[in-house]
Formats: sequence, C-alpha cells, structure tokens
Amino acid sequence: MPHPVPTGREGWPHEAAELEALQRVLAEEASEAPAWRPAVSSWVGGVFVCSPTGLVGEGIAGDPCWAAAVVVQGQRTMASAVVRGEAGAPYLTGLLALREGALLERVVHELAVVPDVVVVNATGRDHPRRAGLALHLGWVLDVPTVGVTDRPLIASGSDPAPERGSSAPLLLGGEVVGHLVRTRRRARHVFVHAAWRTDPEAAREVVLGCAGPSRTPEPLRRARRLARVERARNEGRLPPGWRDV
DNA sequence: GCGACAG
DNA sequence: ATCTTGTCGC
Repeated sequence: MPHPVPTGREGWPHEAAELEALQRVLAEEASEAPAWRPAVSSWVGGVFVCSPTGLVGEGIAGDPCWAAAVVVQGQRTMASAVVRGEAGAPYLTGLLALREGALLERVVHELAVVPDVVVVNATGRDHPRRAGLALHLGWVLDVPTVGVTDRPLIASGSDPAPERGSSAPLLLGGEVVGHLVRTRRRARHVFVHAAWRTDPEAAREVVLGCAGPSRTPEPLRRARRLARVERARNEGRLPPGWRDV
C-alpha cells in the first residue's frame, strides 16, 4: 500500500521542528526503499555548495550561496550547472538541509541529464535521526545518493591502511553506516556515507569508482571548483586573464 | 552544566 | 563553510 507522503511533498521544511519530523520519516523510508547497486560505467553526479569568502561560523538565513552540479562518466564531464542562491538558515548541526537543501535540488534540476547516482558533501545515515542531507536530497530527487565528508557527524571508525583503496567501517552504535576510505595513498581518508538507496558497500564502490588522482572524488571536486569559480566571478575576484576550463 | 557537532 | 593556489617534493 502507498506510503503517506509527509508535509504535502514540500521536500524542504523551513522550520527545524518540521525538518526533524521529516527526517524521522525519511530514515524509515530509506530502510524500505529498493537497494541500488552501482554499474561499471555509471554516470556519477557531484554537488557542492559554497559560502561567501570570509564568512566564518554558521552564517544566517539569506547568506548568498553558490551551488554547482556536475555529471562525470569515466574522466569526462558530461553535464554541469551552477546557480547562485540564498541560504535558507544558518548552519546548525543536524539541520544542514535547512540551509542548503533547496539550493542543491535546484542546481541538480538545471542539469541536462539525470545522473545514476549523486555524491553529496554531507552525511547520510550518520545523523542523529538517521537522515542526513545526502539521504534527504536523494529522496527529494528520487535518485540514489552517497555522502562524502571530511569528518563524521556522530559515527566513528578506525584508520584504514595507508594504501589507496583500503577502508574501515564507519560505525554508529552497532550499525555500519558507511566507510572510512583511502582514496589516495598516504592522504587522509574521507568519510563515505550510505544515503538514499545506497548501503555502505555500494557507497564505497561509488566513491572508489569515481576517484581520480585527488583525495576528493572527481565529481565532487569538479562541482566544488565550479561553485568557487562562480563565486569568484560574483565577488569580482576573477584572476586577470582568467579562462574557464 | 559543558563541550562537541556534516557544511 | 572559510582562511589558500599552484607548485615543488617525498
């Protein structure tokens, strides 16, 4: 039987209490959603949001923000989009969706193609209500997602071996919610999060499958680059003689 | 009560 | 998130 769809399908509540209630529902739906498995040559999306140069701390609602999305297959960028928007709220732990969610959805909808899976700079199951922004975005878009962050939210794990490709489980209570993954030899590992329709193993495969020479997975690295270049343009900081590539 | 705490 | 970009070196 059909699930009751929460909040009249808004997707991105404006109030903390409403978001928290939605997150509890999403955590439940994520367990019931059909599992997705990465294919050999998936079209992998990456999305990234950046804030104004010089902003420190959590910011406020209305802060200008830049969001970019790219779709990569192999080494090639197949599509990209970048938008300027406003933060929906300050950054508050566990409520990142309030600040960035709507803007992320917007930039993905600007893409000319639909990626098979999207790598999001946020957590997934590693969250107080088991529904971080990466998972939430996948639910809104109806596209599988994986989270990649520099640190965990509330989960933990031990250091993987120093060679590229090694990993260690990311644990929350007794549950594996992702992996610590070494994407580059001797570089600090990244935290890889199971999110919308992805389990920890699928998430790990997606990240290693799209990892290039850099520590940051290629789709995410390219989206970050694009967002920051757009920010520089808007702030009038483009280096003299700058050419896009 | 205090600190920690995705971006 | 931001501070910092490409560059030289292990």
